[in-house]
Amino acid sequence: MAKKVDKFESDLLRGSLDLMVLAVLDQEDQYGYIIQKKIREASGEKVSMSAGTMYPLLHRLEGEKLIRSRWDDSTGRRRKWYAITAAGRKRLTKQANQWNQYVQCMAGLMQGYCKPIPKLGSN
Amino acid sequence: MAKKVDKFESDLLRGSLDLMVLAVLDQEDQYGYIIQKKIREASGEKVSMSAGTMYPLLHRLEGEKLIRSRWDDSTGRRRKWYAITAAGRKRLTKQANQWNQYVQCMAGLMQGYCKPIPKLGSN
DNA sequence: CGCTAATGTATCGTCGTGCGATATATCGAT
DNA sequence: ATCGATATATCGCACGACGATACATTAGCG
Repeated sequence: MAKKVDKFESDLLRGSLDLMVLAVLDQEDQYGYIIQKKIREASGEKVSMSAGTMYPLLHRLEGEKLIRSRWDDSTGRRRKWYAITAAGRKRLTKQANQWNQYVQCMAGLMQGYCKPIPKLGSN
Repeated sequence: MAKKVDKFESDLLRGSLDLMVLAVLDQEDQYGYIIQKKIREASGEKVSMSAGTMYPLLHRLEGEKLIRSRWDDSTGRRRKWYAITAAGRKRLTKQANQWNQYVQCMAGLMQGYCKPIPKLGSN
């Protein structure tokens, strides 16, 4: 039987899924299905957004002008490519910063329950 | 004019407020108003749960048998003291572990956007 | 050829929870 | 007396993650 990996609780994801998507799109333009896949794989299957999460999220980000889309019908498969905007990059930086602050804040509050975190590449 | 500290977005808090409350109660028994205050102060005013968040949260945790309560009417002020249960400690450990994993996972996904985190006291 | 699985996007209703508003009561300070 | 701090409680709203469902195309397989 295949090893089943526990997913993170959905409440944990709230407020950081946007961040992940923006980060993926900051690297290169992509379409929804691949973004979803990339995040799932990069997280070791622990963050696997359903389509019902992914697409509304993309629509929301587009509504906020943080990303913009373009249909590609040149292949048989209908694909909607997304690209991050200047506003999106700005937001990404801001949110990432906010996230870092929150992590540090939690670490302080949790004292003995937060184990030391391995060093990560700098900004 | 007083320096106004930006609070963390409420979506960021989802899934970790429970954790904070359990951590506070793991240190010593407390009542709601103080728990709220402790978290607010320890976070540098950046996590200030409203009463409308705090009390339902405590009731929920009690419903899950993670904490238990006792009224104290000996003073003029009606106070409901909470204590963490064995199940609560178990949950605390589990959730804290989950949180740490999530932070590391995010760090991996975010690559260049997560700055190195200062070393924290070990478990 | 027919079947199934993977690819690809979309929307709907449900559920949980953080929040502001509101209510109520006591106490100390002015 | 009046006001702010202390102390708990509940209500309705907003918002997003989720499973279910729908639909279309393509590839692989027997």
